[in-house]
Amino acid sequence: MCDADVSLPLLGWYDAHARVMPWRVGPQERRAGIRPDPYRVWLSEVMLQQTTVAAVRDYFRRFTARWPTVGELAAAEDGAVMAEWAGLGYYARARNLLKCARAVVADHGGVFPGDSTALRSLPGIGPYTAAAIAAIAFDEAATVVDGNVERVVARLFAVEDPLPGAKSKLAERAARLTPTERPGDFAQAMMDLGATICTPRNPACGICPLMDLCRARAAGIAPSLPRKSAKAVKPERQGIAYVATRDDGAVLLERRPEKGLLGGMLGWPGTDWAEVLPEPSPPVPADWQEAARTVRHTFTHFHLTLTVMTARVAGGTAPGRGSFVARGDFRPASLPTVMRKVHDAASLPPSGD
DNA sequence: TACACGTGGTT
DNA sequence: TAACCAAGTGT
Repeated sequence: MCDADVSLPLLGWYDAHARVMPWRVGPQERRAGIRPDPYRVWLSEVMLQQTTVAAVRDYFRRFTARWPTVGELAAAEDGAVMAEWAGLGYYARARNLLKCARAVVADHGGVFPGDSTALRSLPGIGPYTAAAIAAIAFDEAATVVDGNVERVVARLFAVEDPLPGAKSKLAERAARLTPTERPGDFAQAMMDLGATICTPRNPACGICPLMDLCRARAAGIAPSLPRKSAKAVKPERQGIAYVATRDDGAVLLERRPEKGLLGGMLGWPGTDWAEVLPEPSPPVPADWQEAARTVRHTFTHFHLTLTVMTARVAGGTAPGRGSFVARGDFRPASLPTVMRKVHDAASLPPSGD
């Protein structure tokens, strides 16, 4: 199997079925000479890391409306960017987004570097994102390998070695298929194919443009590929979150440390999250009441149960941790999801007793 | 190499 | 419903 065998039918399919996305220049426009804006390609690709298209759409629109250029994003305040990213997850992406924008302005004259090697050296841009920007925005014949491409290639070549060990083998196979013509459309076509036809479960092999080339389909094993090594069971952790509301409606929040879970995001003061429930440590002396509901949340690598404590505190109270945010300056949507759940649990009427 | 790092939709 | 899954990167 060589590149023309795959790219011709794949690009033909893409010309007819390319998904429409706010950041994408479709195949017709692309033929007419319209070039995608590297800033928008970069922003969308970072947002799409481990994240679905449906989840990204509105975030992309809000970011580009508020910061239309990389220069404007670079000049934004950290807290504004983190608040706008809230709910999208993997918050290191937002921290690196700002670092990258500022590096583009400081080191590259406000213009994204035009090749994958230089892109790769920027914060938050790894092998996938560098190849994607280079191929889509700059027509570089870079090989774009994401989870979709791994799945499509594993099936095309009937690679039965399990992931993640098979990653390098799959990347080599993908490189063989990458054409020098329309590499950006090829990359997007592979990802669209993986998202809509060559899906993880119940792939639609009967309408696949590559059905005649697919060795896994020939062998009847397409749905079982790619194989994956068994994953570890998620441990349980517990903690306490404290929601203090001042008489004037201000709420007590604190900025989390830059590194680690939810780094750089606002959250409610609380205990650590551990397998054994930590000792209470309220951020301010008050008559703390346990909320009627606990909060359940699952992160990538553990399950969490939070006990929510609430209290009213008098004006003028000086907190031991965090700072009060005025009611008018506070939006639950600017919190990471687990913290928004705490807010929702604390806002319920107290348990009847 | 292996693990940390979010979230919401699907099965 | 618990598990799986999504356009990965940094350490």
